Amino acid sequence: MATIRDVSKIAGVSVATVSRTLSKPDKVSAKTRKIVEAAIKKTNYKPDMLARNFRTRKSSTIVVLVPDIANPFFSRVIRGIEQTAQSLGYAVLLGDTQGLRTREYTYANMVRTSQTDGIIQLDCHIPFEDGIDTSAPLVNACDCIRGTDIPSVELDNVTAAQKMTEHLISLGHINIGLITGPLSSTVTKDRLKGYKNALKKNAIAINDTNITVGDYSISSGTLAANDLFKNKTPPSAIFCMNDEMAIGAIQQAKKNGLNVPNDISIAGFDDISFAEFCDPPLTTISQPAEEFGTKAMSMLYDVINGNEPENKNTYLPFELIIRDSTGPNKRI
Amino acid sequence: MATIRDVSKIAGVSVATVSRTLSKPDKVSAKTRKIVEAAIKKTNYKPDMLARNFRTRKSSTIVVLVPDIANPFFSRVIRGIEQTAQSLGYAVLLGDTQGLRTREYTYANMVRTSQTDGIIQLDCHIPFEDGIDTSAPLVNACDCIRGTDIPSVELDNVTAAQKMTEHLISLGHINIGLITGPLSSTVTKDRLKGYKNALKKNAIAINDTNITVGDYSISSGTLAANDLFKNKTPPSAIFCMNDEMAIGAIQQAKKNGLNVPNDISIAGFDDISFAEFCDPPLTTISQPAEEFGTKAMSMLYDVINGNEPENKNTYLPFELIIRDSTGPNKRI
DNA sequence: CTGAAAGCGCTTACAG
DNA sequence: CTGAAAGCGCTTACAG
Repeated sequence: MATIRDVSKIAGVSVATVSRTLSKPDKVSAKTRKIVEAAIKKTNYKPDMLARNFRTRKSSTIVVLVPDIANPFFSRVIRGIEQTAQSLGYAVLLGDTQGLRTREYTYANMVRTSQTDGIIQLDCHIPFEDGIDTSAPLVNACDCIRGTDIPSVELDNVTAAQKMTEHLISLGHINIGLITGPLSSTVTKDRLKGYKNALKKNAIAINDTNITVGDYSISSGTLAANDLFKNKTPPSAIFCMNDEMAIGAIQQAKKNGLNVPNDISIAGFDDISFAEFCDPPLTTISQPAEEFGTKAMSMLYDVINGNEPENKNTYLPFELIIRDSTGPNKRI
Repeated sequence: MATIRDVSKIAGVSVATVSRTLSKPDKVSAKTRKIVEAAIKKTNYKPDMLARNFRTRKSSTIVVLVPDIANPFFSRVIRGIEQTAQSLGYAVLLGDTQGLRTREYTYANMVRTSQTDGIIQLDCHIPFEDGIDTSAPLVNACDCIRGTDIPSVELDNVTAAQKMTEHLISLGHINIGLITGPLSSTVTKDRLKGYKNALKKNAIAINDTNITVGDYSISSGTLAANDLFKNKTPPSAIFCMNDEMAIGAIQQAKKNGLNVPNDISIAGFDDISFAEFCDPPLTTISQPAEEFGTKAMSMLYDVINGNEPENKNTYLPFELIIRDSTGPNKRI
């Protein structure tokens, strides 16, 4: 591989001039520029990024901390991150943490060894062992840490869950089951709050046996739904905190001989691409997944460059998508 | 951030000794080592990877070229890559190409600027504008380029598709529709060959109107299925080259008032996590998605280190998964 | 086992 | 507008 030295010799100029031709061409005379460009072409010179990055003290790389890359919602978020990163001149390093703190720490530490210029955290933890590190550019997206001033991009999950619960109430449901995610998650907490808000607002008592805990996997949805069906008075509707669990719950309902939505209404959250193709098509909340990524990346870009992001806490819009998995309560 | 210089001053040794303590501790006396380690702890020194990578001329990073990160099969492959990469000391850069050659070139070029040590290509193109580059460590996985000696890890798609077609034939189907992927893909070509092999073997004429082209998306499955249903004698079974298209085809069948599998059998390929939860659950071919990734990464590791991989062309096992979307031909 | 020194390939004040 | 020079933070022969 040709180096800047080779080019400078062939062009008969200094390495500084070659460097300038590449990075600030307007600081080089047209004549010199042409000579240098010809030499670059001739040698097929490509600047060594390892050297450039080392010299400029930045990696032009960011790392994204994601609990599970194979989750269809997160993979869309990452697609958004990648697109914006690319257009801003950043490469994106994949930090699939499997939800493990140690792996989060490993990846987040890369910012301290200059391997990466910033971090996008998609989970609600501070990714450092020793607490928040104000010198590490960090943006939080999707599931966000509360009570810090880390820039974030998220959904108003309280309102969204409330809207969904109200949708069920408007269909005549009073006895509404809930399948949550892990209770440590901010997203789960907020959606739980929204569910309770809706019940309170409609003077419906909160029944703890109606609330079951899942882990956002399909199989946890079937398990939790089965628990719900065993209640003395089983719910006539179930709100699941994501679509995967709703798919699991629908399967369990069918297995128990229940028709969805005639015997039981089931709703999800996320509007993953399969939601529309479930049987019956799933009522859910759609989230602009890619936009979480694009927005988080452009915020991180600001943070890296020492600019305060415009909206430190950005809320993205959601939409209630009513399909066929929810219907009127016919048990009344 | 503390540098190696700071540590060496505090420890009262040369920077070379600090460096050795970190990389070849057995070449340092126990006594010195302890002093140095104390100084490292005291200063909270972490080696600057940008400097180390520059100096050692390797980035300890690989890039994965993927047509679409949001595809559930690819995202599992990437999970496998990431796991093995991590354990081998490599970081993985995400090259979401959207199937665009220019983006492939951009990412693959990173190996020429030392930004990356190797490439895993999940699509069947040579990722360089100017043809194959023997100096660039490259491994091909999933959809592989033919007629080169690029190390590859793939499925025997011919046999797998043949098995699936034979399964349909064994159920009494003669008039079997096919929904393919883009014809430029090696995977598509191989599965098409397997389909034809099975028909020939059973002395069933190949009917070109039974073969429709999709693009591996759900919506292309609905479209292609609809075309098939318009045939003079519509097929009694449809083999779709992936699960997404099968899901689309099932939806279209239902829309047309057909019962799956009583009126029409529909089969997919991949066994994505939703296949089992379709209505009816999908008959499909399961592939060890993560293993494509782990295997490809360990092969790339060999290539990077100048070792010939053990099996230059690795074939992974598949399994025919019979669920409820395929059944006996009742039109006979 | 340890240190002094060279050097990886760039960029960027600085001087002219 | 251009060049000489310093230096980014490491690693690694080389010599002792």
